[in-house]
Amino acid sequence: MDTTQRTDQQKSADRRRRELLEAADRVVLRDGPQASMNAIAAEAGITKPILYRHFGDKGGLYAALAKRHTDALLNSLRAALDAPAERRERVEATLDTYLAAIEARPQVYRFLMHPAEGGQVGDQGFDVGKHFAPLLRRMGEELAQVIEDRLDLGPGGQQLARVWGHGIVGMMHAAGDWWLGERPCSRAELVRSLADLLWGRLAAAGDKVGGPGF
Amino acid sequence: MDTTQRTDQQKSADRRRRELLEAADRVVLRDGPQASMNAIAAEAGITKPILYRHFGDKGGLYAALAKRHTDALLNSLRAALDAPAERRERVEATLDTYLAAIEARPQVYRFLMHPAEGGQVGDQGFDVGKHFAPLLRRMGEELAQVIEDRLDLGPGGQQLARVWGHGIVGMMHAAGDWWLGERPCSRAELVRSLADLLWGRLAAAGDKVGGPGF
DNA sequence: ACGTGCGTGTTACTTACGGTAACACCGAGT
DNA sequence: ACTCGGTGTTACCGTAAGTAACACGCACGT
Repeated sequence: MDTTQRTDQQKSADRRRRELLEAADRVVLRDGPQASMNAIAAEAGITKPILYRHFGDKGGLYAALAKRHTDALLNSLRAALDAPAERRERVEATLDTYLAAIEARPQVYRFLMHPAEGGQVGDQGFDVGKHFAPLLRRMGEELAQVIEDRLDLGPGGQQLARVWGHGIVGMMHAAGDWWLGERPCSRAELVRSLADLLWGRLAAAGDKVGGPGF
Repeated sequence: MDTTQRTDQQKSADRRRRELLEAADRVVLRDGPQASMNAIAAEAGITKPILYRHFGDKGGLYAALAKRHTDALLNSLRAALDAPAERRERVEATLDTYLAAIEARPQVYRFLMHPAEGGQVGDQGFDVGKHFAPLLRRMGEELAQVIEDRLDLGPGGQQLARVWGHGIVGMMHAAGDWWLGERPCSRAELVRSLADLLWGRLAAAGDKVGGPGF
């Protein structure tokens, strides 16, 4: 019958797709975002056209791959954000979760942050702003939602929450990237410094002697 | 004579180099980071090998090009940061300067943020963290220096300043990128919201009724 | 049993780009 | 007149994305 037939095929295709994604994952884990379609196909034991049949183009494969990791990381972050503890404690736990993730698998992290690389055709048309990694955008939106749901920010709070969501995620991202490259301090210290920043220590700090403050 | 000869040649080469950079600038302004070496050479009225003689490889050209814009933007930011005004006013002026710049020339902005794209060979070796746009790193370092110089942060202040420098720049960057894509509010509102975030409104906000705060 | 689709796989190709080698012109110094 | 260094070219290589065309196998209706 048509329905069962379609279901069987669907299941088979889905399993195949997952296998291909896992192969792609291994290659990306080894080669970073430079992983070529040929290499991924070889790792999966097949050839290029099959990849293209499943994912359309490189962007499609990368999007599917990114979605897996992004979903996983976002789940961890949500858990940290939802834990029963004081606000500052939860903020620190969330920061630490993110930093631990990028520390544990830097190649995956690189891939997630710069998935758009290497495309010489087709990418021409998309407007500014879209070039941002989907991970950052999604994290920003989710955090914005949490902020809006839980904090009383008065009138205009919704918009404020969105700005803050993206801003805080960007802060975390940039600081994490820099930290990962230079390792100037421990993870815990970084978390604490960033939380201090969010907690208004910038505004509260006194001027240094000899000039006007920053 | 040898010296004058060398000087003449040097001047000629420098002028040529500047012409080439201006041509490259026009192409990047039109095509964004996807600008190809062929296109740039054509715009300059010459062919590829000349570009390679002047800049080594694509990375060299992009670095030279990025340096121009980065220097220009950093000068504007320094001016805003050094203006004689209250701390918050200067922070807002700096944020606004940055946002006005990326708003005015989005293609250049895109190019500056993702200069490493398109390289399929050679980029393999560089470690995590290096893939960050030089502009962000330089802004982060400069801001860190300003913070360290002007704010009294007590013991460990130097490290704190560096974390904050990169963190604040990342916040500005991410929020700006998101804002540029969605335009959810005016520039002034965005500036105000970000400054509020830096001024500790996150910590000061009350919980919403019905649940624990964020 | 036999063709007929259809999904799965392949080889071989095109196109585009970064980068380079080899050759051509041209003006200055001996 | 002859070389020499700088400027320019054409023509090529290697690699990677993406595609067209062909080949195998397996369930299906007749």
